[in-house]
Amino acid sequence: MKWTKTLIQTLRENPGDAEIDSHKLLMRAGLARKVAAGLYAYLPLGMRVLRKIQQIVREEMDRAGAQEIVTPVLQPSELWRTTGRWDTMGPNMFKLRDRAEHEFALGPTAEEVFTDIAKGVVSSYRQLPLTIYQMQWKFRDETRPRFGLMRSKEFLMKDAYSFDVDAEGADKSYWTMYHAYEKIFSRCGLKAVPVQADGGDMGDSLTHEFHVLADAGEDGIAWCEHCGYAANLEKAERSAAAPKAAECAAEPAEVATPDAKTIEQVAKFMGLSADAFVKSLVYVADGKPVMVCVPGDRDVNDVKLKRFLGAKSVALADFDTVLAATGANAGFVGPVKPADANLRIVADISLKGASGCIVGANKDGYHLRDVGLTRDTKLQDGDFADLVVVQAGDICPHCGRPLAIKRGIEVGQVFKLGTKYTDAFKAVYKNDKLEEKTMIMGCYGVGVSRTLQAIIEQSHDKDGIIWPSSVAPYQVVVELLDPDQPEVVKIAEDIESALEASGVDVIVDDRPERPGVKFKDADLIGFPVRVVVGAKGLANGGVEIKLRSEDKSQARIVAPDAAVEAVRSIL
RNA sequence: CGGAGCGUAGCGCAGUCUGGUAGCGCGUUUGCUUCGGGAGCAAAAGGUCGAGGGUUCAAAUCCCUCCGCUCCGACCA
Repeated sequence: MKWTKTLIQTLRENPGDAEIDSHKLLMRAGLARKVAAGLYAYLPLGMRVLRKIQQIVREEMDRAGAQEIVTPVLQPSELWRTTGRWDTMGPNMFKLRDRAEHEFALGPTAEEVFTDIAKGVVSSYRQLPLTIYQMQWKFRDETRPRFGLMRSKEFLMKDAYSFDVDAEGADKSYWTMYHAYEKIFSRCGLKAVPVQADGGDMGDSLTHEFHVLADAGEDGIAWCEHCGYAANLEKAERSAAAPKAAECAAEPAEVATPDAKTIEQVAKFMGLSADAFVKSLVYVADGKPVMVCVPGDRDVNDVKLKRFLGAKSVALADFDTVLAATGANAGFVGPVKPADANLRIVADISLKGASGCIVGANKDGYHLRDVGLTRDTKLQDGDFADLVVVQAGDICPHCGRPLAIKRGIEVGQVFKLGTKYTDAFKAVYKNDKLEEKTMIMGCYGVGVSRTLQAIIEQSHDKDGIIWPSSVAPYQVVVELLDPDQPEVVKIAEDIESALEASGVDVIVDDRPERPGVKFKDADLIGFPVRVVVGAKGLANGGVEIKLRSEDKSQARIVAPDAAVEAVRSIL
């Protein structure tokens, strides 16, 4: 392929609205253009990468025994009402009507559609296990799209769904996909790590997310260097340190703390550090207020709280609810004698037996000191649980060493769904005794377009992208430095056709540009291998071969007729 | 959805406070000279200054309304 015949437009400057390196490079290298917030067009170079990633995903899905189908983007509301998700997905789902006023969704995912298909297609245990997948554009009405393809309103996702006769089979399907995902990301040149995640509405279901570790990642991951424990912060657990047992007077005493509402303000006011305080927050769980107490330097983990309370939903209470429950405004509430004597109070496990604490007095402008948490409140042993977000330095629940917190980009997830969807759809099969049994399901997603950008995020330098050969838009760029000299052109074209004949993607930069411009563009776009063909080089012994990932001083000079073999040995 | 900021040529920006009829860099086109790490000179094309309304002799600039975009937060099967 000749550069002058392709649509490649690089930008010398960073686009003003890009924040992270991969987003800037995505635009500068001419891979994609923004159409609107969270909506992108893929230009030829980006399209080539996207197709290569898709191909890898397909090959590994097929190898794992999954079969590709495709289902409509436009999904009828009835399917979503069957599981109740028409309402519970809320505003995240794009909804629309046709001229007959029938309601549809632009598919944000496809559990319902696939379950419905499986129900219609499968009738006997002989047809199971079955794993089917598609590569389809998904739509989510993100409140805040950002970072280019990382979080967009429309994105390409591979979603697979497995159907099994029993838990054992479902388990096997799950791990088959898990291992397929390891291969997919490794073939994409990505270092993606599986981390434990929260099962969300599915209860304690087994699920892993595959993350590319990167500072620009949106998700926090608790990470143990020692034993390999890795968990999404929503899920991450910790071994609680010994409870705080400070000196404590016999009776709690009021302290006036006017205008000091946050822990930081009160701590500063009293000249103490934040961990001397107990932070008390009022939540509403399934409509009822609950007070949650955690150490002053900690944040409540809503997912853990929801699970501990057995609630369907939890959210911070509004100010009126706080006042009614405690008798004070937010900032001065505490677990000692709240206004509502029946208010449920729970506390983080690290506060069990704590004494000498400072808490809000449930009286505006005042805190209480010398509080013994179990002595002075109605907290019982059963009210304590691990309720906080894990921090760096917390104790690993497996090996007892300190945890680190890392950032990750979620590029895939594998999920055991159980029978949530198959129950709703009555998706059953007949076993060998002619009994009707519900299929056990799993779902497995790869964010294909997000993976594209994650690769850039993980593999770039100050000059541009460094594509892994497996997903590069072109594996080789031939820099034709003298396109006006027929004998030089001939050599470049011979190399081009020989490489193409052996199945290598090659582009010849035949633009009448100065060498510096061509080198800068090649580095920016990030072709893995560069072959420089120029009159000066030929006079000095041959063509130059260099890897994008290495310094230019490491370039090799080879005779023109040895170039093809040299390139193939590198790839 | 709360808070902050931005919208001027394909891209990046200045000009707005203090109103006087639009400018710089990159890119693009043409010519000449250059030519192994984003060349130089010369000429040229390209803008209803996000949209609508208002104030004024006069609005990119002041006022109002709307739209779009970005960041922080909330949210994220």
